[in-house]
Amino acid sequence: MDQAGTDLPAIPPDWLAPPDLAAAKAAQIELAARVVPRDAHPPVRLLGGVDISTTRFDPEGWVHAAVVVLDWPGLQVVARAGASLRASIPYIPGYLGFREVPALLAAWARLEPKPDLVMVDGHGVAHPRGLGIAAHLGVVLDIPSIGVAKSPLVGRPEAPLGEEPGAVQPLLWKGRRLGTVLRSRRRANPLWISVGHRISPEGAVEWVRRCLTGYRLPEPTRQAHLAANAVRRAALAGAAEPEASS
DNA sequence: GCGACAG
DNA sequence: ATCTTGTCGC
Repeated sequence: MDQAGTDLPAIPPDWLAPPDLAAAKAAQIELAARVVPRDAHPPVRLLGGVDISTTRFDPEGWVHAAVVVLDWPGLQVVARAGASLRASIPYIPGYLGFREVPALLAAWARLEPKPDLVMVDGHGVAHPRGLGIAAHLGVVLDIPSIGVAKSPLVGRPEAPLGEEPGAVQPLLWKGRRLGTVLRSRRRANPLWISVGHRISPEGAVEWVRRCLTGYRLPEPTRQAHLAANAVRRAALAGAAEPEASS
């Protein structure tokens, strides 16, 4: 078996590193068809969070990825893993997965134990072709995932979002519901939540709410962001001073 | 044709 | 995404 508990065909190399945007678009459509928007995940004992960090004007295009594991319901970090790879493409709205997934896969391979459900910094199916990075990563690894974005890509709240923490509004796009907009904290911009893979729309929102600890971002994604920054700093320090360990 | 546009 | 410390306001 080449994927974690799957009997689906393997992911063709061209789907991970398409030769051009037209091929990338076709790959997204194929991968999006594999998204399972239902609660098809094991009991959650360990939650995961993933994020990437980059350097402002880095001509080399390095992508520093981090994956963290938190226990549930404690929400304490119990494991972290990171990896730095050069991006194959620049940031292009709608094609984030092709830029960040490779580095995330490298970090994922080093992670132990593996979490039961992962929260990704970015959209799930709330994407033009239904394959935001959370769905992309989820399908490629065939793992349960949730998209937790900090700003919209497509669509808008059905109605003005309430100011109170916990307020929600359906995320609508072209007459379809793609996810939920959630006010996670007072006076903070909302979170854009959508299904990644192997989770229901309701489950996605419920898990994010359960992981809120007073900050704007749910703990898994918040910790992943901190971890990704640490990976970047470590990589920069390592590049400046080749060997420096005793 | 024009504007929008995750990280 | 990232540049950047303190600071003003709820």
